Amino acid sequence: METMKKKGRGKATITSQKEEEGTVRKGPWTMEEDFILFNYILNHGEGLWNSVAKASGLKRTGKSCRLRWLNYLRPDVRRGNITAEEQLLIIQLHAKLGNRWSKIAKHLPGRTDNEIKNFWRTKIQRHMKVPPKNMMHQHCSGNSQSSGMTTTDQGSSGKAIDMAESFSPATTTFNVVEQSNENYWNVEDLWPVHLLNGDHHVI
DNA sequence: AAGGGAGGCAACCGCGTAGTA
DNA sequence: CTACTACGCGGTTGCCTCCCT
Repeated sequence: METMKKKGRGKATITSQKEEEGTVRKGPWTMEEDFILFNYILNHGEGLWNSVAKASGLKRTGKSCRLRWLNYLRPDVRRGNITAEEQLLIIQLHAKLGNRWSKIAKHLPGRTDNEIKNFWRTKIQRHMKVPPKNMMHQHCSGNSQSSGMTTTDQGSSGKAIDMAESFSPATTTFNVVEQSNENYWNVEDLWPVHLLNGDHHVI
């Protein structure tokens, strides 16, 4: 079956032959797999992802199932069309929380950490990487306390911090990105409406 | 019209943490 | 207390699409 695709895909390390032998399947999810996972969770609920993976018959890891559900299949996931308000909120929260994407996501109902993370990297970080020249000067001249922004934890486990974080949203000339939602689809487009509205409650 | 590069995004990987035996 | 398991999170990768030349 064709892979559901709208835009890019993950690592395509599909093992077309080995998956027959019960090995773990990787790479993009197919509609069939989505359907199986979706129905399984409708009937059994979230959680116990390893069990989900096994019991549903999917040759996926529990991790993979969880990720797919959270980022894609969940009925309340909103995709695309990040509003100006949301963008502002993301910037403010990022200034406060740093790269705590899941925490930021909690303030944005329907948004996933993955989506916010991608949004930050692709839209916002890019703007920050090309700061105005005078800003660049400011930045390079050692402004460790740059405008009081704390980026609190600096990446929990000492992982690399993007230079972008040193730029204060307040001073960065950041253009709010306008996005059209025309090119996005919701899970409702994929699944029959009656499935979503039918004999289950929103999970 | 074709080719190449950049952008966008789904999905994997590795690590940290919480829960349980 | 220790070991093990499952889950959650952040970083990274790689494919597809779009856009520019």
